[in-house]
Amino acid sequence: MATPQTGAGDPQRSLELLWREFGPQHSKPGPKPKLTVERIVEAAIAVADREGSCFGMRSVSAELGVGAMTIYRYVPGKRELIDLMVDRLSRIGSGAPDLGTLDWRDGLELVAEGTWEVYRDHPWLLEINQKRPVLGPDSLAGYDFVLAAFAAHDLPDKEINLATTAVMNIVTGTARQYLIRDSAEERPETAEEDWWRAQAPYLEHAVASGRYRHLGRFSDPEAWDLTGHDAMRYALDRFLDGLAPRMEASRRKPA
Amino acid sequence: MATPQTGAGDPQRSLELLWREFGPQHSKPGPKPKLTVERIVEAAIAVADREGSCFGMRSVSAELGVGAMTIYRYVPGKRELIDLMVDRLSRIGSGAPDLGTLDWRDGLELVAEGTWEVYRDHPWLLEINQKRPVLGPDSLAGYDFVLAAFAAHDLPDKEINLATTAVMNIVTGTARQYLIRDSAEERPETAEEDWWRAQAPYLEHAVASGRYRHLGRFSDPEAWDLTGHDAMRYALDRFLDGLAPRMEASRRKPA
DNA sequence: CTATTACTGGGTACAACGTACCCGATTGAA
DNA sequence: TTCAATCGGGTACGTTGTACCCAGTAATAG
Repeated sequence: MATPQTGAGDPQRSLELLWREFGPQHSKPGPKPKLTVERIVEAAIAVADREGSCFGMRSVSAELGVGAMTIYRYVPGKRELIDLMVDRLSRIGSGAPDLGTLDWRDGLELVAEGTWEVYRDHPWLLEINQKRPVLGPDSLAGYDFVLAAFAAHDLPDKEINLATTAVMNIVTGTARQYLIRDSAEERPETAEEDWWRAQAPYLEHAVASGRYRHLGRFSDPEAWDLTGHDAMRYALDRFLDGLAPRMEASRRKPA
Repeated sequence: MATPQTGAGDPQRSLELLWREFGPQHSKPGPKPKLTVERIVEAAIAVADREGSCFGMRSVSAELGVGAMTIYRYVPGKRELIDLMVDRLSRIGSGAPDLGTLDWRDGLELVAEGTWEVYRDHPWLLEINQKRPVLGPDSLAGYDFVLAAFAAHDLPDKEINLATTAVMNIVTGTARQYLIRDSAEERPETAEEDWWRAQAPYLEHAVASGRYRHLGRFSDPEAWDLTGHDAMRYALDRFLDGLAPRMEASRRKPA
């Protein structure tokens, strides 16, 4: 029943942890730490993949085989841990080619598909309510990666920002509608059937009442038979169609 | 810390409540109910507007001036209550003109703007994790309302579905990025400043390191100065630009 | 070497949450 | 009038995040 909010707690603490490898590392008294922040983040992602976004801190502790409160020695709280998990999964495009070598459209499609795959593999990401995005090394690298798609053009900075934001929000918005429902569910296919079976009588009654005129004209039963990926691609493709003239007009001339 | 999930609990119960006015109403023994489902949903929305999506059932009870458990006589649980709240706020376009009298593009823009306003007034809606949408009378009416925009065209049913889904997801995706952060916050403007002040040194250090080549070229400081509404309109406008040729090609000829 | 001191992991405990359950009061139907 | 179903309210339980305390450990100062 619990899904967390993040980015609101203490951004300062999250930031210190996100950029921790850039800080000083002097030796200190006391026992050697048994864990590392990396291991905790990795374990938490594994638990969230299994249990969904409502994973508990006690599950993370159990996954690591330590006491319930031990991980609090490394991470100030759950919100900050989620900030770390989100940044960790923003490592898209690390294996992909440099977008500078691709056409702008192929590049943006690659970014969208890559992001879609991250959401498909970790649907609980879509249930995280980020108040403000906490920018870590990996999310910053991801953003830098996208910007390469615009390198050969002279689009104004503001419009570059608008366009990349749009692509990300199209992917995220569609993913939220289609991918959340499969997260942490025992039998997704039967759940889908049950759901339709429950709705059907009410829908038929409603349409038969004549109060919904346009819905009744929706005859093709295959109209509803579309995947989340189809929906994402349609929105993305039309958006890129609309962006194309502006990109072509701003193509940088070779000097 | 708690944001609920919905659509997963018992859809059957939610549906019975959503379509309750269409069911039989026979008199039964026992005292007259003090409350109605409508009043509870209305009160819950008021509480959520004030406290955010992490509102508690006890707050709803207090808002109505009844005992903590009383509302459970009317609503089986929190998840089902949220289903009712979501459907209640799907009453868009009730005061708007019939989309059949408008151009398709004006119609879709109207729907997008109306949805945006609902999210602006009730940002907690964006934090609700709907597993599957539970279709009630109001959300069905909203969908029927959108379909009117395609009445004068011969677009295939499947593509109508794809296009409307795309518009809704563009609005929802952008709203989620920009509107959640202001939900249930004491001082949104100072929070924004604090957040940037916390990030700035890390960002500067990162950019100065040269690891993020394209980010460094982002010179115009105004590039980041955009509102959520700007971002939504840009994504929507480019999408509609891309949809336009297909809509024009499918315009129904007068017989 | 010893004493100091910071830091470790583990355990207990608390407040807030959703809600199962029980109870006395109330009211329509037989 | 009697019966039974339903009402509002109160108590209590399990689960959550996490504040706090404690005993053990290891680097450093003398």
